[in-house]
Parts: sequence; structure tokens; C-alpha cells
Amino acid sequence: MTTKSERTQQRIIDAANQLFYKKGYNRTSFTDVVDEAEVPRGNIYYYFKTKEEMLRAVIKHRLETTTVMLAEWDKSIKTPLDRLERFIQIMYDSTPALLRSGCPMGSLNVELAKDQPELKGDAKQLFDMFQVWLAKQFSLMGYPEEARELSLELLARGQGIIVIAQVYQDPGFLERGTKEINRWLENLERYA
Amino acid sequence: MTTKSERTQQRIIDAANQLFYKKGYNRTSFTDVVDEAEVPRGNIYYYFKTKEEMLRAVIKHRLETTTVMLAEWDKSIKTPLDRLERFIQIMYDSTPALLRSGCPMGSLNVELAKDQPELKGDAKQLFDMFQVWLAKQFSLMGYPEEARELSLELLARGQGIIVIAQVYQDPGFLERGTKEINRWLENLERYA
DNA sequence: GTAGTGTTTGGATTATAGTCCTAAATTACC
DNA sequence: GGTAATTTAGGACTATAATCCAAACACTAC
Repeated sequence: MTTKSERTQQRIIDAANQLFYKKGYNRTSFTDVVDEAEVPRGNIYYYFKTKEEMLRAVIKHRLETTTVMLAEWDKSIKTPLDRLERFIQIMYDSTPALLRSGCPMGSLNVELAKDQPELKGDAKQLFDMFQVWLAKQFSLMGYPEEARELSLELLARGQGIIVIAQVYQDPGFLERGTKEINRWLENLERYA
Repeated sequence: MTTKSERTQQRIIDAANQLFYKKGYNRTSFTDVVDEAEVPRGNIYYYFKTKEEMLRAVIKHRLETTTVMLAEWDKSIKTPLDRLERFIQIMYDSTPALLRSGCPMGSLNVELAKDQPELKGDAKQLFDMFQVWLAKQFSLMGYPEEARELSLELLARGQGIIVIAQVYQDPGFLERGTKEINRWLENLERYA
């Protein structure tokens, strides 16, 4: 059972998570979080002394939910190709959010990479988690040597497509892009 | 001849341009700009009443210098393939800056797209300028129908590679990525 | 039921941001 | 050379941010 305190903390993390995504980390204020989470002004400092701490909690939360998601995929999806395509699928499924606010992982990294190196290190973990999982799939698919490079290439393709689709507010570009990635993956499988 | 006032304004724009790139727009303060440009605190408001205005001036400046650069390329480089490869070349040449601060155009758009729609419109012009020029090259190369799509694809590839290279601080990935783009362009040329 | 720890409040405090003002200095023009 | 317009200059002002505080409340263990 969860205590009330734990639920409050979770409400804060959820609110911060949303706001960091929609407005960016730096443009999100404590006031924003407090309003969204509906906790009284001063209370938030009981849970997070600084904004950095809050961001780390948000990243931790994202890592946890992603871990669960990937583990489920590992269990429920049998072939590495299908798993990779499932990964691409979330891009397609998230079209509205991606057009509005970009990639939650990519845009956070781009923002923090500018001149907040300590926080950047934390945000990078999000990429690492996907990168390692993707590499495993490529490895299983028959590309153990190229696995890392292929995983980075897949991530890069996704990031690029999302940036351009967002700039041009073009869901079609996102759709064609994901289709093209799937073709690429299927060819890799074919010639493995 | 340039007046002292014009030179001061240019110094401000240059300083803002640099800072917006290195620290991001939102994290750059007037104080930062004032210090970097070495103009007295209050003087800056004689030139730019608001930060938005300053950003627009920076974007205008970037558009102007880019226009000049592309016009020069048009003049000095004969074939569309060579022009496209020249474009890719600047990515490779800018490796250190890209690893440090990302793509000046991409990161600005990603930042402003979050929740500053008015400014986002201005930043988008930077992409437009390249997009139109790239499309022209693809058109000349023999792909008039697909020109726009190919230009977006090229931009997307570039953006993706830069994001990943920055996240992983991996100049090699950037190098291999640009090489791969060149191969793709040469194949397009071959089968035009 | 009382002590003690954990939690909740709202407002106070401090720092920093953006913006404005006014007077002095400089430049441009008749 | 003198007057008007432009530019400089530094500090004042306001808004908003992050952070802290101390008193109240609530729950748990004895």
C-alpha cells in the first residue's frame, strides 16, 4: 500500500515530468509544478530541495517505466525484428505529442547539453537504456558486431525525423519516416 | 562606411548570436549579452526593447549570412551534387562546435517549439532557407518531383546524426554519418 | 494521551531576470 | 558654432524565480 506522502511525491514527479516535456526544463518553474500537482507552495521543498533534484527524480521515473516497458516487450514479442518495429511503432503512435513537444528524450538532452553538463549526464541515461536494448535486438538479429552502430543509427534516424516533423508540423513526414525505417529493418533481417 | 552605432548594434547581435547558441535562448540573460558585447547595461535597450526583438535580429543576421554563403556556393560550385556535398562538409568541419552545442538551427527550433510558438515561426525560417536551397539542388540533379521530400530527408539525417553525436560525444559517429550521406547522394546522382 | 517524528502550510526572503527612466555626452546638420 | 537628434550610461523599478522558515498539524509508538 502507498502512503499519502508517497502519493504526493508521485503527483509532483508526474506534474514535473509533464511540464518538463511540454515547456522544457529551464522554462518550468516551481510555481508551475506546484500548480499542476496541486500541492501547497512550500510543501514541494519537503520533497525536493532543488530543481535539479526534481529533474533527477523525473529521469529516474522515466527510466523505471521504460525498463518495465522494454521488459514486457521482451516477454511478449518473440522476434528481435518485431521488437524493433514495436519501438518504431511508439513513434508513430505518439504523433500528436511529438509534433507538439518533440521527443521527450531528445529534446531534454538537446536542452541540457547546451550548458548544464551535470544534468546532461543524467539525461543521457535515457538514451543509454534504449541504445543498449536496441543493440541487443540487432545482436539477436544476427549483427553482433554492428549492433552498437546500428542502434545509434536507428536512434539518429528517429531523432532526425521527429525534429523535422515538428519543425514543419508534418505528420506525414513522420509516417513516411517510420515506414522507411521499417523497410530498412526488414532488409537487415533479410540479409542477416 | 559603418557608423559607431551600427558597429555597437552588430556587436550586440554577434554576442547574442553566440550566447543563444552556446547557452540556449532562454538561459541567456540580458546581463550575459551586455557583458559579452561590452556595452553598458542600459544602452542595450536603445537597440532592442525586448529579448524577442533581439532574437529576431539574430535570426535575421543568420539568414543574411546564410544567404550570402549559399549564393557563393551557387556561383563557385558547378554541380548540384558538389553543392550538396559542400553542405554536408560544413557539418563535418563544425565537429567541435556541434559536439559542444549541437546544431545552431536545430537546437534553437527544438527549444522554441516547446512553448514559444511566435518565436518558433521565426526560427523555422532558418530551416526553410536551407530546405528551399537543397530542394533546388535535388531538382537540378534530376529529381524535381521528389525534391522537397529529399531535402527534408537530408535535413532529418543531419539533425539526427548531430543529436546522437552530441549525446555520445562521438566525433566518429558524425564522421561516419556524413560519409554515409555522401554515399547516398552519390547514388542518387548515379540513378537520376 | 502524550512524546516525538513526519508532513503540511503560507508567507518571508533573496537572487536574478527583464524593463524603464532620466540625465549626460556625443554626433549630425544647418 | 550652435542646436536638434542620436547615442550613451548607470541606476531604479518590477516581476518572477528559487529557496527557506517556523508554526501548525497529523500520525505512530509507547
